[in-house]
Amino acid sequence: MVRASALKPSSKFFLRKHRKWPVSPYNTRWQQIFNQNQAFQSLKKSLPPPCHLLPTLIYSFKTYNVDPTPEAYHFVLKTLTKTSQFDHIVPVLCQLGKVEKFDTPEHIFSHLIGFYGRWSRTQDAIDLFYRIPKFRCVPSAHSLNALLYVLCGSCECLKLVPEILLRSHVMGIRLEESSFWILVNALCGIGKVGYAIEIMNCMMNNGYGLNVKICGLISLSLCEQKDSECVDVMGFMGEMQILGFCPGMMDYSNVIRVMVKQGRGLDALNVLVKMKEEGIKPDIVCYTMVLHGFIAEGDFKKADQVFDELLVLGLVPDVYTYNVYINGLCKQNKVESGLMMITSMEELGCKPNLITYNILLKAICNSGELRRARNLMREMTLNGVGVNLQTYRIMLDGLFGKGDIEEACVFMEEMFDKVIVHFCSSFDEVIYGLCQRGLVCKAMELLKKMVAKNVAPRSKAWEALLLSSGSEPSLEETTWTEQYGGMIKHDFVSGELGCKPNSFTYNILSKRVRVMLDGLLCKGDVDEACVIVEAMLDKVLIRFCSSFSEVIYGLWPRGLVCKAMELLKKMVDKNVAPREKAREALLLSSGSKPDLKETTWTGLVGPIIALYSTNRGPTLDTNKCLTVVNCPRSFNPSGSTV
DNA sequence: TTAGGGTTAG
Repeated sequence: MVRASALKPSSKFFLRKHRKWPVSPYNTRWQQIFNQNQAFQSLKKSLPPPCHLLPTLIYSFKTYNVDPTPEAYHFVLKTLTKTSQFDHIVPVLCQLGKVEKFDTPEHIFSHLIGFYGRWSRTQDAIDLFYRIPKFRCVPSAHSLNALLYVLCGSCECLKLVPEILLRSHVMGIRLEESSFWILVNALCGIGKVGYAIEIMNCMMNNGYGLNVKICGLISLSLCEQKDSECVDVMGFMGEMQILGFCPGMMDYSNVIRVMVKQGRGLDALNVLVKMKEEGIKPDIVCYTMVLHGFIAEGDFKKADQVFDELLVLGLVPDVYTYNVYINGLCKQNKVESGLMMITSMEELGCKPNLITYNILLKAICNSGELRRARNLMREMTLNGVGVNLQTYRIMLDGLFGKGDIEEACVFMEEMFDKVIVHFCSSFDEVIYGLCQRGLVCKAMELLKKMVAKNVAPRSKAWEALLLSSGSEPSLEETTWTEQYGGMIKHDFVSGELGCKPNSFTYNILSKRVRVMLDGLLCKGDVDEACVIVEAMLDKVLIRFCSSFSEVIYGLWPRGLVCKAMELLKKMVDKNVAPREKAREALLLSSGSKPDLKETTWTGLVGPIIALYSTNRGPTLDTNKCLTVVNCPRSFNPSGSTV
């Protein structure tokens, strides 16, 4: 927009009067900037689809009679990257490189390189980096860093880094500290600490001073390396110290943590010594870690020394320290001393926490003093320390361990009400224990409560129930079918509880069914066997069950072809897939039955194959079936299947 | 983000 007053003759006269050379108001710098802003605003407002972004950019600026700005190009490219329009980026870059005259700001390329990296278009990122000078831009460490970030994202791309570094040197790019940081970080991340050290040396050879952050990272990575010896880390730190590195509290505590984790308590203790030599007073965290290390190793004498030392140094133990120490006492069966520590802690103003109580509860349970454990649990609640699943688990394991299964059941029910738990191995132990004692009904009752509370029993509980059900004389076969059918449907198949049946469970199930059905078949009670299979088909939502195939397999030799066919059809109706054994038995034995006429045979086999082809296509071994169909006379009843 | 880093057990 141009104001009307600017066009008035009087203005021209004013300019003519006061300036040596008249300047058109349209050609002033501010006017140009103003117009460019207007054009940019118009581009932003128009919000064209991605394919029209570039034409709109050109049109908007042409309308205002100005050249497009780098910002406008950046806006277009950002819009395209936000919507991942790879194809439309190319013409924009082409226009930017070949038509425009301005020096393109480097950040546009850094942004694009990062974008390509996020979409795993590494080659595009590299190509763009090399093409930067063509856009009248002098690349620096900024765009190089963007590319390095992309390449350091994967081990595969990391291999390309040396070449990129060489070429960027030719391009006149000087590596900055930030570039070295990216490289060291990536190398440490993949455990190539040796290379990271080389990079750091290279950095210093390039005239950069020692970087404290990089030193800290390398020492931490050295600690985390597998099979790393303490001398490596401490040796590295020593060398770096000569070069001016002053390891801080965090550097040392990282070293201590890793050493403790690796079971190197004495080495960790030596780090404390070194810290003190260097005038750094290790804090309570460092001491707690070392204390923990010795206790975990069972070196209680050293642990006591460490505890005394920290007190002498004037450090104040906190709840972490006390917990570690109390755990040490409990490991030495000094439960009384542990309990006394709780009183001492309170006197010293350090409140015991959930972990303190859990440690002591476990020790008390292990010593079989369940009543005392109950009292302590009550006490912790009174002291405002809430219990957690672990607390209950300790108690439950304690009760179970003591053989007090009745009490364990009561406790378990209490758990259902008080803590949110989706599964707990201790529950399975209790159910398993009940089954072992022949208390299958009790186990079932508990299991039903678990399911009602949305707690999923694990396979151990299911297996225990399934296995022991047969030995329970009070449970009739039909009851068994109903109960387990329901259970499996509810839990395993529905997947509501996230618990899926495993092959073992199915095996038990089918074995049970098979035993039951075989018994019935032996007795000649075929009708009853079929009733059970049909009941299973109704109650259990399963995809396949080998025992069904066993029934079909068992029906054929008895000449009960029609019955088998009928059952098979029901299975297919219920979407239960017969296994290969049933299919083969069906096809093969039908041919061998002398009482079956060829016509009957063909009449039966035909529909079977049709049935499977349509319903169970992928599981049907069509070739095998067709061989049988085509060569019924060559079938040898005493031989193996075709 | 004026802490970080450290404690039971599975």
